[in-house]
Amino acid sequence: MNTTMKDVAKRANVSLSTVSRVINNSNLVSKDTAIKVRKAIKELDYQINESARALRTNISKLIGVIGAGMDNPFLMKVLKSIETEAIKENYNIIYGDSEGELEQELYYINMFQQKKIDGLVIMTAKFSDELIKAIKESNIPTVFASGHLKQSDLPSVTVNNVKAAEDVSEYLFSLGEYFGIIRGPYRDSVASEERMQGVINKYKEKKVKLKESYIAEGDFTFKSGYKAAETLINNNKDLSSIFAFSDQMAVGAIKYCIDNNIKVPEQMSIIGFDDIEAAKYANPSLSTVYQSGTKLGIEIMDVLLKEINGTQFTKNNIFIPHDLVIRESSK
Amino acid sequence: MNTTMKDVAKRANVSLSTVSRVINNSNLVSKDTAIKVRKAIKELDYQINESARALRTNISKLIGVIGAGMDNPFLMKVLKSIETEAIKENYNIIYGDSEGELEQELYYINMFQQKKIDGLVIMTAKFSDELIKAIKESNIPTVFASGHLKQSDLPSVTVNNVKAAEDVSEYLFSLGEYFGIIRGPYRDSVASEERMQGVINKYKEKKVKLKESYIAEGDFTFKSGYKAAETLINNNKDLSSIFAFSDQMAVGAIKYCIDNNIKVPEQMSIIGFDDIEAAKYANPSLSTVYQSGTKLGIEIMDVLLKEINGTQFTKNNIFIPHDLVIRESSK
DNA sequence: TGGTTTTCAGAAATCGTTTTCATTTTAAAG
DNA sequence: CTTTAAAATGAAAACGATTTCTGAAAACCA
Repeated sequence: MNTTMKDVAKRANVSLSTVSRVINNSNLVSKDTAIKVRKAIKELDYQINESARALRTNISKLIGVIGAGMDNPFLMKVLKSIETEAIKENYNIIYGDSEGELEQELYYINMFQQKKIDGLVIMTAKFSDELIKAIKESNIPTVFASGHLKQSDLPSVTVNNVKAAEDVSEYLFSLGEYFGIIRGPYRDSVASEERMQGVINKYKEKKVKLKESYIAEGDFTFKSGYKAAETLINNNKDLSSIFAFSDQMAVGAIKYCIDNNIKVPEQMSIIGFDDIEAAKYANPSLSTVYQSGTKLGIEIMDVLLKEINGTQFTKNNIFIPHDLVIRESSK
Repeated sequence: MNTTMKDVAKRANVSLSTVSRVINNSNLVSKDTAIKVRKAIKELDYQINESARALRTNISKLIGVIGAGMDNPFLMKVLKSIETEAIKENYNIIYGDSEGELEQELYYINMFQQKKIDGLVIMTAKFSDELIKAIKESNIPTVFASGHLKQSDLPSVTVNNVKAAEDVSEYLFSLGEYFGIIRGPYRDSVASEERMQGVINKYKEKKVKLKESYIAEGDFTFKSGYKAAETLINNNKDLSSIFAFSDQMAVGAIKYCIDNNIKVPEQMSIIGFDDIEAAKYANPSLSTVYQSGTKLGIEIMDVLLKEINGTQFTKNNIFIPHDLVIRESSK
C-alpha cells in the first residue's frame, strides 16, 4: 500500500486540502504548518500519485514525440535536447518511432491522446494531410521539426533548408562543376523537398540545366547513400561532386567511391548535411552543413511550452542557424 | 469537454459499468449490447482516459527506460527494439537520459515512480549501490541491460562480455602480437569491467604480461577513442593492434592513425565492439564484435513483461549471442 | 472595544474509470 | 408452469489528488 496524501495529513494533523496546498506551494498556508507538513512528507517518504493528479487537473506532464528513425544520429541529438529542456520543466518525454508509416503515426497520436499528453513534437519526414488533420482534431499543442508547413498554421522549427541547400550549391558551383544530388524519399520528406528547392534555385540562377539523371533517391541511411552514389556515378560520367541530404548518405557515398577506386575528394567531392559527430571522424572527414541539434531542441521546447501555457508567440516558423563546414571530402 | 464513458453509456442506453465491460472485453456482457455500445463509442469518437484508468487500476501502461547516451547508436538500436516490443503490448516508453550521473538516475526513478510506470529498464553504464537500492525500494519490476549484477538478484540481459572479449583477444593474439586496449570509464562501466576481465583472462592464459600502459581509458565516444589511441601509440612503440570497447572509439582510433600516417591495418589492426551500422561504412571498414541490438531489446522486454505479469522465469542472467566479424581494419 | 478585513484551515465535490455487490432477466430443468 | 441456476445489467464505492466554498482565527483600524 502506497502512502497517500491522506496519510501525510493524518501524520501532520492537518487536512487533506492543506497538504495539497503545501505540495503545490500555495501561499494560503502558514509557514509553521507548511513545515509540519513537509516534515511528515519526508518521514513517510511520500510520493505524489501523478495519475490522480492528472485525472483531476488534466495535466499529465508528458510530452509526446513522434519520430522516424532512431538510427538517425541527428534526430537523436534533437531528441536528447528536447528531453533535457523538458525535464527542466518537469515534463517527461514519451517517444514513438513511426518509421515513417502514417498508420503508426495515427496510432501513436491516438495512444498519446489517451495518455493525455500536454504537448506533441513531430519529427517525421512527411506531413501527410491525414496526419495534420489528426493532429488538429486532437487539439494537442504541437510543434513540427524537420520541415515547415505552408498549408497550415501549426508552428515549426527547423534549419532553413532552402537557404542551406543554396549555400551548398553555390559552393559546389564555385568548384566549377555540376553536381549530383542524393535526396530523400520522393515527395515524402518535407526537409528533402525544401533542400531540393534550394538546389533547383541555384541551378536556375546559374542557368545550368539540372538533368534528371543528376538526382538519385535515398532514405537517409548509409546503405541508400552507397547505392545512390553508384547510380549517379554510373549514369553520369561527367559528375565530379555529390551533395547528399544527410551525413549518413554522404558517408555511404564516400564508401562507394573508395570501394571503386574513385578518390575523394580528388576525383569526387562529397558534401553531407547535419554535421553529425561521425562526420569529423570519417575518412576523409566530411564536408557538410552544420546545424545544432541542441539548439533545435531548445527552440522546439520553447515554442511548445509557450503553446502549452497559452502564451502568445509571434512567428509560426522559426529558423535555426546553419553553417557550411568544409573538411577533407571536398576539394 | 471530452466525451467520457458516461456519454457513451447514455447514448447506448446502458449503464456505465456495461460500457466499461465492453471496453475491457469482459464476457459478462451480451453480444447485442456489446454491439450497441461499440457503435456509440464509434459515433462519439470516444477515447479512454488513461489517467483515470491508471488511478483506478494502478497500471499506467508506461515503461521507463533510463539510459546514458543518446549518442550511442547501439543503445539507440536497443531502445528502438524495446519500443517496438512494448507497443505490441500497448505500453509506451518514457525515456530519461541520465548522462551517467547518479543524481539524475535517482531523479528519474523518482519521477517515474510518481508516473506509476509498470516496468523499468536500466541501460546506464554503472550500477552504483545507491542506484540498486533505489530500484529495490521502488519495487518496480526492473531489467538491467549492459551488464550483469553479481551482487543482486535483479535480472539482466546482455551479450556475454567476458566471452566476447576473450574471443577478440584470442583473435588478436593469433595475429601474433600484443594489443592495446581502449576501455570504458574506470570502475564505472559494468560492461567495460566485464570485457576487461575477458582480456585479462586471455593474457593470463597466454602467459603474457599485460602492461598497465597497454590500457587506455575512453568514454565510448569518437573523441575519447581518438585521444586514447594517441596515448597508447605514444606510450607503446611495440603495439600493432588495438581493441576498443566500442565501435565509436574504434573509429576514433582509426582516425588518429590515419591522421598520423599509421596505416590501418598494415601497421595497426583495430577492432571495435557492437557492430553499429557505421562500422561497415568506415574507411577502412571496421572489424568488430557483432551483437544484435534488436535481439537484446526483445529479450529485455520478454523478461520485463514476465516480471510485470508475475510469471516465473528461470534464469536471472540472460546472454544474447555475439559474433566476431572481421573486416578491413584488422589484417 | 467592536467591527471589518485578511489569513489560514477544513469539508466535500469532483475528475473518469473499474469493480464489487445486488438485482433483474433469461435459460434450463423438473 | 414453477423452481433453480446462469447470464446480463445497474448502483455505488472506490482510486488519490485538486479546488471551491465556507467558516474560524488573527490582525487591523478607529
